[in-house]
Amino acid sequence: MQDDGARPVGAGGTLYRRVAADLREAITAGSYGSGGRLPAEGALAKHYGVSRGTIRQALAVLRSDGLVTSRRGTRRVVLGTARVQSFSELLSFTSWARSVGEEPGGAMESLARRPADERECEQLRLEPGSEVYVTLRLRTLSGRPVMIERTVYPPRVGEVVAQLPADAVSHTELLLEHGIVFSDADHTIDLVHADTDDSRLLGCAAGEALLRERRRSTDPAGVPVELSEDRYLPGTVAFTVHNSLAASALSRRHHPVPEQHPAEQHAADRRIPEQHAADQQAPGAAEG
Amino acid sequence: MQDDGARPVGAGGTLYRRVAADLREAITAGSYGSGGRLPAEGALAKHYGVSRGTIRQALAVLRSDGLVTSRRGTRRVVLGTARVQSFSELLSFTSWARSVGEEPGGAMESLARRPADERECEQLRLEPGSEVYVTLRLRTLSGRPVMIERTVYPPRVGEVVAQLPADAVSHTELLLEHGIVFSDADHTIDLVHADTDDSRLLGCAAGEALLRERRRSTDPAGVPVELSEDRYLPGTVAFTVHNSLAASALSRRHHPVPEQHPAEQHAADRRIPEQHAADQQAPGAAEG
DNA sequence: GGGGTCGAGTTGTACAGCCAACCCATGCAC
DNA sequence: GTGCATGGGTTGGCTGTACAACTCGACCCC
Repeated sequence: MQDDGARPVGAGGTLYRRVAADLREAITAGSYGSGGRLPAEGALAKHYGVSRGTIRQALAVLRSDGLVTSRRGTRRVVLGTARVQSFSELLSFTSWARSVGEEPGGAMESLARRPADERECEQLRLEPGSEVYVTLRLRTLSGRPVMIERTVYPPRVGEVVAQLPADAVSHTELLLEHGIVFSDADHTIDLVHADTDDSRLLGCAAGEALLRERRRSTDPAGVPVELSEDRYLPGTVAFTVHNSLAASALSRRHHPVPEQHPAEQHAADRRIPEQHAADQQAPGAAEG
Repeated sequence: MQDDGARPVGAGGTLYRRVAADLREAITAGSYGSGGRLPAEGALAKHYGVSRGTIRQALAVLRSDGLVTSRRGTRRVVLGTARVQSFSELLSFTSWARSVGEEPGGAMESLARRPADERECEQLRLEPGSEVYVTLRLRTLSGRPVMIERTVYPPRVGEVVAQLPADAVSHTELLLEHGIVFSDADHTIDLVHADTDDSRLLGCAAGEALLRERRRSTDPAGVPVELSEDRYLPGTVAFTVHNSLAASALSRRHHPVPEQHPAEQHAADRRIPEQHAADQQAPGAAEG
């Protein structure tokens, strides 16, 4: 319809994505205010010259990002004007570091090949007895140690990782160039106490509390590509998430979670001072 | 078509929701295996006797829950058979505790009314100088102290909270009975050290690390209903989230919370030419 | 002023169809 | 065997239509 410069420019692939990007820009710029109402679907459809279905697809993206509400009978309302980070900024330390204006670094401390244990076979969907590649890396922000990353790769991926230079900053990006794509990930966030490796590399006291993120990532075909455990120094990161009645992805888990009844081991582990130390050099990931 | 008992029964509201529930049940029961392929959309449509569009809506739900992949050219693949918890199990301590088979408890330690500070006014979208209700509660799991909850309510909600008995277990459920619905929430997870209140109530050492979740919740109309900060003893909970290239909600934040630039209103002319020009006030971003 | 009714406006649900893009197994050429 | 082309199967994207369910302000009655 009207070609007055409000066209879904951007050349970003599909129609609904361009519309979504355009609306997101307007929202984060504050054009509708916080708590303000968006135009009706019909009005947007006419404005962009597309069908209402396409507009609805675009708005579904914004809703799932937590930018707008959505309910029957009334126009959509702007929930917040916060910038929403992309999938890669969550998955890749490098990509995230750059997005906050810091210079990411990574130093490979060790790389080994060994037989996978039972849990790793299940999580990475490998035959029992398969080998895996295990890495330990120190990640830095503008030279400052910030995080310890322990990753387990299946052979297909590990063989590529083993070829990378020891000071490679972004494994994710380099793997992408080898055709290994990260598409989905499950994350589990909790608190853990520093073991001797942690304290040595991060320069903190042994037993000091760290923020832990365990992750299991898959490629677009649903094939697992990594199992990772990241431990952050306190005060360096916070994880944020939006959820809603419409579509929720986050959940809270009881900690003594896998197997056994929750009734068993209460008082025993309530106040773990600095155990957890040597119990796993293998990253545990979400869900068992 | 065939009425052979594979009909989307369940009486759970809309068609696509019933289909989604039916498929979810089949997946978590392992009917397709982990890594197995789902039937084609067309086959499912014929099976359930609905249109392909409805099937796609149902599958979109499962995809956003992280149960299945989705890409052009090939059938959907089962990602995992993990149970996905509901929105309320994340939002409400009580609802979560019950879902893991423990008995939740809550004891109001203090309730006060005081003027809101600047940040609270912005976050709760209140006029400067408005009053807020502030609560401090100790939450328990089967009698064991687990979490400290500090919540700030706007007057509309606080007036109701102030009427609740001091030993009420679930504020969320009681508020629901008063017509106050929680629909969307932003969560930020990081690590914090126990202050004197924390150590006294939780029975831990002062300065011990706790897992912190800060939350801002809104009702279906996008109006803020609470601002909360929960501090968990280590080893009691873990937060899990799924994200994907398709739709991501989680992100990672640099901690020295970049005190954001006051959003400039330049782009106000990006607005779609529409009515309602006078209804926006606070351009303040929704950040916590 | 208080309270209820009504209706225009808006989003949700469901249907149908068409084509493009893509994956992958098959089979053929070399 | 290896590599490449082909083609069927499958999902993604977009359009159009129709109706249901819901919100909310305007309006009327008392």
